[in-house]
Amino acid sequence: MAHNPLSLDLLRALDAIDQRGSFAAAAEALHKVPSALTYTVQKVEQDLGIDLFDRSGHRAKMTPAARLILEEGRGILRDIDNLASSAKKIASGWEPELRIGVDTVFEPARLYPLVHEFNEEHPYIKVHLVHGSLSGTWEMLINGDADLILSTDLLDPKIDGYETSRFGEMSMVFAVAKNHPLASNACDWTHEQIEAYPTIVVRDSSKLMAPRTIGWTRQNKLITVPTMRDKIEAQLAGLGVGYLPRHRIQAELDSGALVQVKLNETNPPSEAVIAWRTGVTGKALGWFRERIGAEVLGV
Amino acid sequence: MAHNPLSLDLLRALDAIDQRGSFAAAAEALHKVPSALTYTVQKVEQDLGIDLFDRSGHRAKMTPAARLILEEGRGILRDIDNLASSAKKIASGWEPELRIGVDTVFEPARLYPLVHEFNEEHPYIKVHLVHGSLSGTWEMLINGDADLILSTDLLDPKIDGYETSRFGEMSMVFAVAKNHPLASNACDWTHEQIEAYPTIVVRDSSKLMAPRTIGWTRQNKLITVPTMRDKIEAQLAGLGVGYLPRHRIQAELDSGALVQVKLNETNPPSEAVIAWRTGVTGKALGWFRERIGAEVLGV
DNA sequence: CTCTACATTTCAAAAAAACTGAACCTTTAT
DNA sequence: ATAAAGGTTCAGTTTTTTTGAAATGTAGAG
Repeated sequence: MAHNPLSLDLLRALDAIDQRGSFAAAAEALHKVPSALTYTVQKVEQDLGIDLFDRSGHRAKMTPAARLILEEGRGILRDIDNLASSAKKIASGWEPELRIGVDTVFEPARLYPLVHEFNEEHPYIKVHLVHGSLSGTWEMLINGDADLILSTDLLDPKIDGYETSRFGEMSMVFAVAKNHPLASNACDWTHEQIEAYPTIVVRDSSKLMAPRTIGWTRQNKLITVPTMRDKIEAQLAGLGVGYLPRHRIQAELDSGALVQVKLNETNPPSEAVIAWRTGVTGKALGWFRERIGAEVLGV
Repeated sequence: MAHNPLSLDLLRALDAIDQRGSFAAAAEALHKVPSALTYTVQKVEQDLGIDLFDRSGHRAKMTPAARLILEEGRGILRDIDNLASSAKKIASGWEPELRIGVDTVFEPARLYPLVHEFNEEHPYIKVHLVHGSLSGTWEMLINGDADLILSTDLLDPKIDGYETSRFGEMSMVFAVAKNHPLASNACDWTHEQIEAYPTIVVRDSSKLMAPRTIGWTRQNKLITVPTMRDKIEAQLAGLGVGYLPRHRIQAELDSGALVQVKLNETNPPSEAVIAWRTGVTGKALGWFRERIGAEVLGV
C-alpha cells in the first residue's frame, strides 16, 4: 500500500559513500552536510526495517543488504539517466521508434554496424528492421508500415507523397552455378538456349499494389522464391538461372562458385535508393538518411 | 552536475494517470489531490525542459516523451520494488549469493528446474553452479569455494567442519558399449579378461587433497577424462569400460546402447549426499537443503 | 447557442520533508 | 594523553510537497 521506501536519493547517497569511502567525503561530493546523509540513510533504514550500515565500529560499514542496493541501484540510476536524456531527445524531434524496410536485394547484415552505432547513441529509440521484396518494399512505405525503405529506382511507383535519394549503383549480372551447362562457354548464348533452363525469381511481397517483375520473364520454367538469399542459394545449387545483384555475389564470382554469363541484351544499371514519406522530418530518420551509403552494397 | 529531474514519484504518477485515465482518478488512487499531481508533473516538465502532456485539448494527453518515460519507468519501478524486497530478505538471513558445487556424477540439467524456481522466488540472489569431480568437489566445500555440494558418501573425507544429508541411492553399474566384446556374453568374465580393455576414469579435480579413486583400478590401460559426461561418451564409443552411475545412463541401458556386465565382485550402493559447512545457516542454503531430492537422480 | 459536467490549473496557505550547524560520542593515529 | 576524523543527535531553518478553494477551459447535451 504505502510507498516503496527506496528513493533515488538513497541510491545516490550509497553510491557516493561507497566511492568516497566515508559519510563525510560523500556529503561533500553531494553538496550536503554529513548529518543530511545520516538523515537520508536512517530514514530508509527505519521505513524498510533493516540496517544499511553496521555502526559497531568506528567507521560505518555497509551491510550485505546495503551492498545489494548499492550494486543494483547503480544500474537503476544509469537507467534513469538514460531515460531522462532519451526523453529530451524525443521531445526535441527524435522519434521513439524507426521502422526501416529493407528490400531483399540488400544484404541485411551490411546495415547492422549502422544500426548498432545508432543504438549506442540512442539506447531508447527502437529500430525495427523489416524485410520486403520488389513492390512490397515500397508498399511498406506508402502504407506507413515503414518510415524509411531501401530499394531501387527501378521499382519506384512514382506516385506522390514520398521522396527518394540515391546511395549507390547496383549492377545486375546474369549468373549461373559453376557446374551449370551455361557456364561452360560464357558468352553468346541464344535466347532459346537460355530458355531451356528455369529462371529463379523473387516473389513480390506486395499485398495490394500490382506486382512488378524485374527484367524480362518467360512464362515457362519459373521458380519463385521468397527472398534474394533464397534465389542466390538456388542458383548456386544449379537449380536455375537469373540476374543477381553483383554486390551480393561478389565473393561467389571471385571464388568461381558463380559464373557471369554475358548476354547481348543491355541491362541498364539501376540505382539503390532510400525513400521516405514527404514531410516526415524526424531526426532518427535524418540520421539514417545521412549515413546510409555505398557500404550497404559492400563498398 | 545537478540532479536528474526524473523522480520515482513522477514515474508512479505517470503510471497511475495512464491506468486510471485522468489526473483526477489517478490522484485519488495515489491518495492525493489533483493539484498535487499537476505540481509533480509541472515540476519535472520545468526541470527537464520538455512537455509531458499536451494540454491543448480538454483532457491532458501524454506526449511521446512522456510515453517513453511511462513505459521504461514501469520497468524501473518494478526493479525498485524487487530490490527493496530482496534487501529485506538478505537482511533477514537470505544470502546475497549461493555457490553450489555439483559433482560430475550428477547430471547438471536435473538441477535446473530447482534453480529456476529459486530464481523466480528470489530474483536478486545469485546462484552459482560450479562443477567438480571426486575429492575436488569436497575440496570446494572445505576451501569455502562452495556453500553446498552434491557428492557421494564414498568420497566423504570425514573431517570436522561440515555436515551431510543423504538424498538418494546411487547404484553404479559396470557397463560397456553395445558392440564391445564384453557385451556379447554379459556374465562371468574373469578379471583377466576384463583387464584386457582400457578403463575410463574421471580425473579428480582436487588441487590439494589426496586424489581418491573410486572402486578398484588396475595400473595399466587407464584413460582419464575430465567429467562423467566424457566418461559416458567414451564408453558409449567403445573406447573403454568402467562403472557408471545408473541414473546417468538409464536411457542408454534401455535402448541397448550400453550393456550392463555382471561381475562377481560386489559393489555396495553408495549414497548421494549434500554437504555444507557446520554453522552456516543461510536461508538460501536451507531452501536447497530441503528441496534437493531423488529427482536429481532422475527420480 | 447556451449550459452543464468534467478535467485541469492556479494560488496562497499549511504541512511535511529535508537540510543545517553546533555539540557530542567514539575510534584511530601520533 | 591528545589531536584528528567519522558519525550521530537535536533543535531550528529552509525547501519541497500537499491542500482546498477558486479559476479556467473544453466537450457534449439539450
